[in-house]
Amino acid sequence: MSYTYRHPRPSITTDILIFSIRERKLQVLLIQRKGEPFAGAWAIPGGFIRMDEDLVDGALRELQEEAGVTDVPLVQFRTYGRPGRDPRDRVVTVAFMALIPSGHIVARAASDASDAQWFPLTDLPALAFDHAEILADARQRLAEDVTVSVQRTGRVAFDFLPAEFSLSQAQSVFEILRGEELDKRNFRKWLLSTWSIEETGGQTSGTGHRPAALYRLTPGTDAKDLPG
Amino acid sequence: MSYTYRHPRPSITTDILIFSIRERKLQVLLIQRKGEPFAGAWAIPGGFIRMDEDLVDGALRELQEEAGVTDVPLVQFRTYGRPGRDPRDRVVTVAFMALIPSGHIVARAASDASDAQWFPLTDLPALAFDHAEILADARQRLAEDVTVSVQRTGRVAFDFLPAEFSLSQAQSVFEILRGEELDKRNFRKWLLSTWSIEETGGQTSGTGHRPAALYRLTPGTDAKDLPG
DNA sequence: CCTGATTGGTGTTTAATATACACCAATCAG
DNA sequence: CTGATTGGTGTATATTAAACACCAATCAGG
Repeated sequence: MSYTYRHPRPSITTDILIFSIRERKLQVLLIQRKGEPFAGAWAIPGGFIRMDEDLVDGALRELQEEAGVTDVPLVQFRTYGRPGRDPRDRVVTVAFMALIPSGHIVARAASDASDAQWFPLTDLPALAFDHAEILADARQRLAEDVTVSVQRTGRVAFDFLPAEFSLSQAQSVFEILRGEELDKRNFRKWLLSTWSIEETGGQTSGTGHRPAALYRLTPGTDAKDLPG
Repeated sequence: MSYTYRHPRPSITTDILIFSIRERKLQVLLIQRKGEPFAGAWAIPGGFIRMDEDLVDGALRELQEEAGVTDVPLVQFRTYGRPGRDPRDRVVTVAFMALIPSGHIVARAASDASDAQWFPLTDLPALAFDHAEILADARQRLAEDVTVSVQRTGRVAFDFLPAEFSLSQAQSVFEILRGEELDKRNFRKWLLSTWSIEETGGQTSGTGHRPAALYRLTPGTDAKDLPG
């Protein structure tokens, strides 16, 4: 019984989709590739996994190496392994995504990429490999999580907000994700009654107008269980 | 610039979680392993991917080889790649799941497994590898899809029903997935108004009591879009 | 063929949740 | 001091969900 396998193996990479809301638009972080194939093309940041690291750790490492980004909570999203998706060789890629508050990330081109930049989903460049497909899938998954999950808007919306946020900030994020304007009073009533949110005591300042009270999401707002 | 990579590569497998409702319980299909490691232990069906097949095709092939199961709609679920999860070697596995109507599958132990059997989720055997973790994750995902998705019960419930079903059958499935009894009249009202369901004209027969009208889900009942 | 057992099928009333809608308050810039 | 800008609040109406009971159709068995 052979314990060491000699069968051919695909390579494994990770790809990481970082979404954020900037300038009131949903945007994604892309890098410009340095090496072949697709040198010079825009792509989702990512790269080969090492033998001794878990998938998510490889993704975090690549994110650091290519975009100078650290400290983002990654959620695994989907794995792509169609033969031919990489022109060099059989490559299976595990895609992760992260939803982050705006301003929390300063993306700079790091060693493995020649540039790193935010793109609104409405205005994307051509992408390397099957990255356009991956991005489209991620966008749809996000839409499902956001719009379908809790009848109106799911808790993923909070991932786009900083830990402490004003109700107006929250409303803005929910509006962008849902693509429609919401009534201020109804939104506040709904947010406070649905999501167990507490006032922090802090206020916004230096805004040029009346300051807003700050709130935070009390931890522990998750899915229910299935019997059996 | 090297186009052929000599770096070490993990092996890639697929694992397939087949859920069905049998005897009014949510059950999962497991196989008993023939080979090492974990020979004789129960496990989620699955196996190594080939170089020329897509991930889902490899999963379908393994399902056929190990459990004699064909023709199930697989949905990719999650990928597991923690170093050490397979005692032999670095193995990354892509997990799929399928939700199928009861009676639609006759599982028989096929060539690569010594047995294939349904287990209620309440009464699972010890599992090989990290399969208990994978199964727990799948169960939770299913719970989220079912319970959270549409405020009460999502369209995945229909995956457990045959193409034509009576309203009582539907109610039974929804009750099992939600773990609570539902009011017959309210359920029917809700089902018919929410899901665009049409009468087929057919009836159940040979049930020993009044026959029930048959319905089907009109195709096209999906998620909304995200702007931008 | 008559009876009982079993599941199929149907509306209305009440409670809960969601929606529509307008004004005063606090800060900052000039 | 004034105007511009965003923060903050309540009520009335419409929609959606929940509770609740009886007759109908088939089949099995006497």
